[in-house]
Amino acid sequence: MPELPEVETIRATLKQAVVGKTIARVDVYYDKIIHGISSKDFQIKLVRQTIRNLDRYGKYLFFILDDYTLISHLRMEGKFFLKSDADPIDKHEHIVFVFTDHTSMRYHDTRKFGTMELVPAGDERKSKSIISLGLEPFNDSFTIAYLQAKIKKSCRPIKSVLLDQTIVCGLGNIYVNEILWRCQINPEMKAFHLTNADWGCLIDASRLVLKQAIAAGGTTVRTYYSSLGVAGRFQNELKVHGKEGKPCAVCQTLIAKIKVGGRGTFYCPTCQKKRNDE
DNA sequence: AAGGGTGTTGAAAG
DNA sequence: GCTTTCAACACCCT
Repeated sequence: MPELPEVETIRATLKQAVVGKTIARVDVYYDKIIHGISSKDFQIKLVRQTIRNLDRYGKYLFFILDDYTLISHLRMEGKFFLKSDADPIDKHEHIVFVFTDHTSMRYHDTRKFGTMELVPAGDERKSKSIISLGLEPFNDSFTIAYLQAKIKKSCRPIKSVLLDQTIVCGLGNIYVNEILWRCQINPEMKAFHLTNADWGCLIDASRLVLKQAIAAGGTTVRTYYSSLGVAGRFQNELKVHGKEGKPCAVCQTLIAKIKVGGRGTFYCPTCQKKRNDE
């Protein structure tokens, strides 16, 4: 489900609710979520650990514990809910963290794509999944030069490049569709055909769109709700994502939907024309 | 009513 | 290497 703004919203809301709580027990109902160690080790190591903080990098959540960091990725539909430990277990609740105060934090994931891993405290940036990630758009080092060095002469469509987490981390399908529309760049344009002005626009638009989406509590288009069950509001600001057949906000041309790199892609055929004879 | 689609990502294949 | 395709899974829409 979530991209950077949704994960950030979850981080901020969940933090209020769970920091200071101590894990009494972990119940695992579907162990393929847990990567790197056995679910038994996972359960043993987490007992008596207190949640000290919640952090985030890209779309990854970090639960900072006493001796470990729990790295969680929600993939398409992962969610955390807080319930009493006495509440019945939902069909899609796969990992239940029972706290000493008899509340529980439940990892709910309809499609079971999400992942969790446990690393020693302070080692989260050394984890295999984190180490390969590119910069977040907010990083001062996220520049035209950085992007051009990363893509070199790549013929890949710009949309696929922006979705590649090893190049820039945190963007997903919704926000990439929106960012390309704002910069009037066709999603299928080969990355090496982009001008410096294009790259500069993409950097600025990435920062702006993510910032606005965070301020709006994320985007709820299908199933995303923040952990307290609150819907985001950025769906009201979307210009192209999910708008197939609706008029473009700038030129009234009907928004088109195509597939790029296997992902549904929305764009305005007038505002986002191909260039360089593509 | 089967098949295609879904805020993702990595492994495999070419 | 680099790039594309597909699988992991459940559910919702035609």
